[in-house]
Amino acid sequence: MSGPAALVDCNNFYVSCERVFQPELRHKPVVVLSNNDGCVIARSNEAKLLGIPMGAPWHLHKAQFESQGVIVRSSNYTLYGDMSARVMKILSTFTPDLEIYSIDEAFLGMSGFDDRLEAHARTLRAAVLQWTGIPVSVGIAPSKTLTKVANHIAKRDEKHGGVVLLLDEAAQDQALARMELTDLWGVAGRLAARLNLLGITTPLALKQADPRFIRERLGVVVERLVLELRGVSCLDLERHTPDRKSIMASRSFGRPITTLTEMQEAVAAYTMRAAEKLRRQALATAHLAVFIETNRFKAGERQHFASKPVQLPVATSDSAKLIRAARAGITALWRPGYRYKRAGVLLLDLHAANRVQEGLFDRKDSARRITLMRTLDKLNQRYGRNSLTFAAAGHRQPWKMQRDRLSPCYTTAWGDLLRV
DNA sequence: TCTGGGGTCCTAGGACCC
DNA sequence: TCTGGGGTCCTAGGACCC
Repeated sequence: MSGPAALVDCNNFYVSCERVFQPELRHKPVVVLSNNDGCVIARSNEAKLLGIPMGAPWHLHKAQFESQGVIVRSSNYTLYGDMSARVMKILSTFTPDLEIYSIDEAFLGMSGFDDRLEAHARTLRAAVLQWTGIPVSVGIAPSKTLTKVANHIAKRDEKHGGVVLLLDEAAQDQALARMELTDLWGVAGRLAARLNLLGITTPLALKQADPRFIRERLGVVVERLVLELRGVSCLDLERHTPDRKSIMASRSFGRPITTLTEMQEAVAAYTMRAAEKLRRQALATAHLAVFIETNRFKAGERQHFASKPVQLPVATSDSAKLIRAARAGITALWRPGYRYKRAGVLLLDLHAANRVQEGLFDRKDSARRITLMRTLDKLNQRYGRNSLTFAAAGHRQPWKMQRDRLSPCYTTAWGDLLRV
């Protein structure tokens, strides 16, 4: 990446979208809830100040938060998608050098603006606010990772008016000294713990670490992070959105599902949605996987987490064909007597639809890996990492070892393994 | 007792992001 | 009774080939 970049990030995006159409929500603690009003997925600044954590299960905090005057909204993804498109369109009028990173964030190439960087950023911010009603923060720096740092500062400290530039090293170091490791883009709990073991406890210390040493111990990703913190740009702007590699549609049910008919209806609906996404991106799939899960939070109930890959003879985006395949998968997975809480469909082995029509596609096989990863994750959450590691001890691939006895799904056998 | 030296591809797993 | 829904990348090690 040549020249500085900007990260434009919408403030509390979902809450801000709701406020655009309900101005009475301004200056009040507001949260937006996930599907089925399950847990908190967005908070206004006022709600954050009340100590409402991200992801908080609503039913556990309902009484407390309502007594504090917290206003609740169910999520409306159609609205958020539409508002996002409007914001991005405005950004694209400021520069052709645009990477849409997520529903509420974009990186902008800023080379050529030189000493007008800050003025340009403020104009952009005002334009988005005026034309959409969405407040944004802008961070400008020599590398993407540092634009994240700058944005972090812009969001937290109002005195900057939503725009922060970190162009010289003194300013960068000062910012890094005031942050936690896990505030950095690319550092979560596991990595932070490993860094701590190496004696690296702050972002500034990480920046000052020897990149070769970091690469040896933690791999190329963290080495790049060190360089990015030093202002050496390693991550390019992705101007063209690459094709998706997988598409998922899944939902938790409002109440447990106990009949195969209901489950088939639900999965048919998810498959329709996934197929729509597929066609919108001009793709076709040659491999899908369905999965079903019981409620992992119910410790007393019998659990069943399972997935089933289904190969399609030809890559397709035809809803009817995909639904038939998904239905076959679900029927194979279904076990009577369980209370299912969630199901979904994953489309893999994606190809450009026009190449499929010409018969020019090569099959890939990645479904098993991804679906097993998902179930492994669930088991980790349910049983705790240590118990699973214990079960796996002595054999790297416990499910392979047990494969002959696993029927019809691997994961239940893992559960059995864990109970041994 | 000793047990090649390369290369590629794939799978499984770990970690992270919004 | 009630606990979200999506995604990506990197790497070690095994399978297989010559």
